[in-house]
Amino acid sequence: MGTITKALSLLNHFSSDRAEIGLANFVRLSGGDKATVRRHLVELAENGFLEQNPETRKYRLGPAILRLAAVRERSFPMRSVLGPVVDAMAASLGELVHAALLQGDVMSTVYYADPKVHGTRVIFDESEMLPLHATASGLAILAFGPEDATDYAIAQDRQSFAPNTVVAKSDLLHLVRQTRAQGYSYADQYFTSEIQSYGMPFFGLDGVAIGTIAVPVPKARMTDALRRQIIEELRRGCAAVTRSLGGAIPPDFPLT
Amino acid sequence: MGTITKALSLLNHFSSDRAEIGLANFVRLSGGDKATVRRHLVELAENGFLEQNPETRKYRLGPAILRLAAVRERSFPMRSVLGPVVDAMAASLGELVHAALLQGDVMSTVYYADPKVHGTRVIFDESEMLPLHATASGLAILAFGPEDATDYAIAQDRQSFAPNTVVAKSDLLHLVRQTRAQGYSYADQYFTSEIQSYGMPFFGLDGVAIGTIAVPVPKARMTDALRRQIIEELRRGCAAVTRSLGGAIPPDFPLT
DNA sequence: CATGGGTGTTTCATTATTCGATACCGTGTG
DNA sequence: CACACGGTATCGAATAATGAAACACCCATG
Repeated sequence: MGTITKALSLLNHFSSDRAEIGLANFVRLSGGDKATVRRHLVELAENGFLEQNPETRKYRLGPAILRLAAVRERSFPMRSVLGPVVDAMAASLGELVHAALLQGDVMSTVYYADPKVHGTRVIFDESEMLPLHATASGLAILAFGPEDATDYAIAQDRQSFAPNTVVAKSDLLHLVRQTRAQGYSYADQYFTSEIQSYGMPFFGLDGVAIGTIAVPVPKARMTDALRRQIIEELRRGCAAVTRSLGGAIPPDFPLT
Repeated sequence: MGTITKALSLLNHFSSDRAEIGLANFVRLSGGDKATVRRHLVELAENGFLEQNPETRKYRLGPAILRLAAVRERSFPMRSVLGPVVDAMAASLGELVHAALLQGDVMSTVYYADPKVHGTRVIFDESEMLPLHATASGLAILAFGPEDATDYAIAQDRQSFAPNTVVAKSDLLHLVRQTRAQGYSYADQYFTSEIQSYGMPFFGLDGVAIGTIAVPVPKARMTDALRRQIIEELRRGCAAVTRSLGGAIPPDFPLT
């Protein structure tokens, strides 16, 4: 693993409930040497990717990230395209809706909306990277995304997260085929107990899926009516996003 | 310069009008070796900080940046605090307003609003890093920000950007003192010809300036009335931002 | 006031990585 | 065809990263 990767990986330890991380904590989380970790932290901070809370001396994500995100968003408006669509879907369904992009061999959440209308809610950590084999989002990408991502996910050893996580290669391939045929993915407690999810991809210029929208719902609340409604919303939402991004829905995609 | 810094510096070559950069271009821009630059690009891409346009094979900023920005914004809402304030100021003034954070020894733009009401407008590149000695934002930070940033900017060799850029140490110190006394900074064609700017800091918990709001105006349009209006808007805006961030206006700050 | 936890800093020799030059392949374009 | 570009591979030399260890500091807590 190169130095750059080691340093950048440190940034991945941040999440919503872990907004500031101290040195000792970083050492624990990353398993690296104290001096080395600190050198990396300092260098990241020098480049504005981290900054130190002057009070506690803990580290938090820095302003450079905001600037870069703004630059990307300007030339490649992704959040601003996904935001309204996801918001509308969440409002209409009354369920949490999230959008993620393929990033290497995991999914990275870009936006989500939680309508907060129910007592029991899906707990969702936007900073968590979603594995391809164990989430509705991931399955949708495996079915319609770039081949190399699929190959990799198939070849790799797969971790089990919840009672029903699919680990066996043959089962996973079956799931992917099924998703390809349906046009949407379904994950029944693959990643989180008591949660069922539906996912659907949206596409880039070349008709390859670049991201997904997914709706996770507590199992107890899932009904046939909701299921139908979710799939319909996903269809509309993903079509809208694909269109806004100038993408192309591939001819073999089963839903309009 | 460490490997991490070299790699991260590559990201700074992106800007609004340079959203995608190919390998050869990167080599030219960074002045590094082709093989090395590519290794860095690949490693950045592996971590989601870059992604490749599948068509042109050029690189663009990747989705990881969006995710990290979202994480930071969630725990540390800066853009969402600055956004409404800056928008309101821009609407009220009819001039471009931008907010920037201190990042090391430069200012990094976080948000800006351009009301687009006039024929002649300030051309503003949000991805550009603003030098401390030659911008209204920078002067405001030098006057009220952390000491080490000031020391560094004073000690360093200063580049000249426009006819009036202040380069001499004594002149700069004088400007800083003046800014400290007034509570706002004024830059008459220090960074860009024909542009005059007013800037004011907002403060963090410890009463040290962490960022600025600034209003650049074409010289031809500047009047006494506008000047007064700008300063008043800055005062209100910066106070609001400081308050929202839980910051403290230091006792020696000359404006309420 | 000693203790322990935390952070931050420095040193140093060893090792592993990175570096950069060069050359080469394939592709698309003028 | 010549040219620019992206991508690859190799290889010795130079550089940078590494990890261990010791120390300073702060602030809680006992």
